Amino acid sequence: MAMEFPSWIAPNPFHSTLDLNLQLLHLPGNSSKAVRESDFMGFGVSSEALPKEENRVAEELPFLRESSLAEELNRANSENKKLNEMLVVVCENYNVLRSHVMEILSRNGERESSPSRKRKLSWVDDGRNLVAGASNGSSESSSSDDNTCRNKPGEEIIKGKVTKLCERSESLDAGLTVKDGYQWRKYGQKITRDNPCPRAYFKCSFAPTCPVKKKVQRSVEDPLVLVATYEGEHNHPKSPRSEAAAAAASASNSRVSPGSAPAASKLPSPNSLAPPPRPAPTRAITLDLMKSESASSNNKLPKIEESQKLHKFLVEQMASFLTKDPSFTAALATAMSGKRRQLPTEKW
DNA sequence: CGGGTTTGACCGGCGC
DNA sequence: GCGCCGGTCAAACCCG
Repeated sequence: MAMEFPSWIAPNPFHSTLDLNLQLLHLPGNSSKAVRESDFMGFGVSSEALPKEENRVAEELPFLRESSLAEELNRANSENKKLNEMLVVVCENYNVLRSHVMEILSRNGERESSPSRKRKLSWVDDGRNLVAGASNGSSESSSSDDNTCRNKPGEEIIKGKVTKLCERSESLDAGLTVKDGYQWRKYGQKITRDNPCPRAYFKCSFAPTCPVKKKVQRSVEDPLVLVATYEGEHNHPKSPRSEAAAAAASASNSRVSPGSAPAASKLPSPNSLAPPPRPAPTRAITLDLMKSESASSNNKLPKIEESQKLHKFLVEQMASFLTKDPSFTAALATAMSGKRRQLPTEKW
């Protein structure tokens, strides 16, 4: 059973919980019966389903081991069944939580949408991105682009041929360059009505016939957040040097754990053909797709504090939602106790 | 010298 | 029809 949680919910408590619970299928023989029973509280796992003292003794004696194997197998199957039920519960909780978060986000989006008149509707109509730590603030100045930046940093949603990408720049001096693996030529810059920050217009310069255009503008709410809007599809592979720069920038800045998805994999490229990297260009602007939270911690701007407050609010909502659920708290206790048992130096 | 950037002018869509 | 405004053009400028 494969569970996929959206990566914009961070930190994601379910992954670790489930991983740890699955490790209970291979319970070590030296764990105490009391701990094991408490591990499964709330999920209806009786003490009969858990190894008893005599069984553990039997495991250590070879002539008794064979007779207890079938019993152990049955027990494992029983635990498997319980874990499956637990997964269902967690899935349901996740769905409820997700709908709750979506409701909150949609309410915020409605409140912040620009009342200005509509212009060309052929442009973006529904790019929803979220930047963690700056979740809902980055409305574009153009009313056609006034959808908020609601995905996790670096994640883009393609609808038609229009892609929106939110990135957090290192500083306000970093310019309007978004390293996305392609080579762009700036052909215009304009200060738009609803945003004091100028919007830069780029064309793909790697291939003369490439029709892709890009607009980059800083968010009104969070000036550190760059909102890049891509139009069209590249008809060529990525520029090697730009891609190398993008990879270098994300590698040098990202504080993502090794298990997390690399920032470079969230590039907005419709084409994923990737030539081998070459040295970075001289004017590389370092951007980080994944560390919005850490970046915002260094930011003193009031608007970013608002974003942080919203982010905190969302996290608290999630936390309260989860802590009210006895199934989740029991699962969490299970995970924690299972994790502790894994540590060889600790005595339990 | 070639390629990229800047910036003011121009164009065209849209609302009133 | 007029004015606003986003998008684009292109000449001047900059830089390696």
